[in-house]
Amino acid sequence: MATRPMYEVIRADLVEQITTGALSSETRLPSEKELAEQYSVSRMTVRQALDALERDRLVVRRRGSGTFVAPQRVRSRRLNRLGPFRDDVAGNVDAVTTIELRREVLKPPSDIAKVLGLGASDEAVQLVRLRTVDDTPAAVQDSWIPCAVAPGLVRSNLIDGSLYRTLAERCGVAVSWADQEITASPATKELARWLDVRVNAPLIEAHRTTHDEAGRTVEYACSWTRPEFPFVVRLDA
Amino acid sequence: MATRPMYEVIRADLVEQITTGALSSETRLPSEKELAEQYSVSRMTVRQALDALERDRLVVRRRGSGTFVAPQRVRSRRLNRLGPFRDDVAGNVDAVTTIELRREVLKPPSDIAKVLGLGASDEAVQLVRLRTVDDTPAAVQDSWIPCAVAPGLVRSNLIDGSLYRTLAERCGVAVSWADQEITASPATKELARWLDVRVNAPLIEAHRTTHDEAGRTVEYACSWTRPEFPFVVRLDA
DNA sequence: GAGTGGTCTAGACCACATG
DNA sequence: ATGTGGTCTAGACCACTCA
Repeated sequence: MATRPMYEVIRADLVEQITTGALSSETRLPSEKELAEQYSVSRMTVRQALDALERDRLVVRRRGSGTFVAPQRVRSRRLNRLGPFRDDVAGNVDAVTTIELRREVLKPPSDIAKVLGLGASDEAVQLVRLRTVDDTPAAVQDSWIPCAVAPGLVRSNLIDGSLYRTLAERCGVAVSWADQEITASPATKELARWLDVRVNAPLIEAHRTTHDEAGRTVEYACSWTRPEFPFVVRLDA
Repeated sequence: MATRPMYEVIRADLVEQITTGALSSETRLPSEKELAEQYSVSRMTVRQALDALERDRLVVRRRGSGTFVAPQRVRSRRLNRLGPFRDDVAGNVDAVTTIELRREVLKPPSDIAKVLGLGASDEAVQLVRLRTVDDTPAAVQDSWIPCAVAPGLVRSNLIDGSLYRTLAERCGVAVSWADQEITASPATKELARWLDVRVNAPLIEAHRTTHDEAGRTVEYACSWTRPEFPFVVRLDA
């Protein structure tokens, strides 16, 4: 049986009530004690669910007072997510396409080899893609994946254009998190042609190091994104 | 007495052991049961500490196997932090200075008023600062803070050039988190002069909405940063 | 003073990894 | 078979908020 932990069930239940508006902004949730009774679990289990909601900013806890649904403008899908390119684009878009510009196996330049933790003779797959959103070219992504991580990748068709889905479903590699450096750079002649902008037009340049659950580096990627498609991140104190 | 919770004590203790190398990369930590005995607490308390370390990627847990110190390259100070500008700059720099370009009270433009949740007649403090790092101009920050949030701000000298420290220590406002949109834009003539770059040179443009613990919006800020000072963020699956 | 969330206990059973 | 982390219990005391 696909028995999820109770705190996940409670969490999902509360998320639904909040997003559908059954529990509206600023209203108080039942107390932890009451929720424990409602779901027939102990209070510690309820707290596991509420901890997750608090981390996602769906609720605000006030000691001595209660747990409240966060203000409307403050709630949103979880941010800082590593996911399919489609999810990186702010707002809802349906028409995301992928054009593969290049895929081959080669020895990466030494700086990239170092980031990937590869020896001098280890090879990697280079995958360059152009992503478009609603027929507008949005980003060029240049990814390097060690062959040792995903041996079959160079021969796999990308599922839905998504590298991460392909790694997960065809190569058994689950990407888990990444560090990303974001800066700005002028479009080169080549990028300008792909992205349909003028040479030297400002682009969002990002360098990403992607890891699996154990901390192994599974990808290094550079991307250049048109400024109409900003990156959204959440920061904590 | 400044009695911190035990899980904070344990967490700080383990962080120290990891960062000093007393517990080196890839080594196994004592099991949760052993840690509970060492610190004379229950296992649930140990788990609260380990949960935090796992969130910060300092350790990796493997069910059935143990909890391990994360690989070296994967550890770093916590990212996605909202903090003094000094902390936003990658690497260690000492010489951060602040030049105040403008500070005044006025009715914000309607789009900013909307973000701040202000009515048509509510006023805000506009604060424009130039930040330099090691004598290099690094960023221009244009912040708007509702007068209702920080009535005394317009007359307060900034503590150490830091708006957030000033809000905390002089106005009793603790900023807690922010959403930030990051894109790229060409330097205007004015920005080019302040940041010592050519007109139309690419800059990192960010729009930040800052909140306190209760979710109240306490600041809206736009910033333009030279590309030598990239933003670093961490993403999760 | 009554109710809330924050911390903590001393157990328990389970799924999973390893020898 | 043993030990690990994942989940959960049924309590407890505390600090805090609010009526």
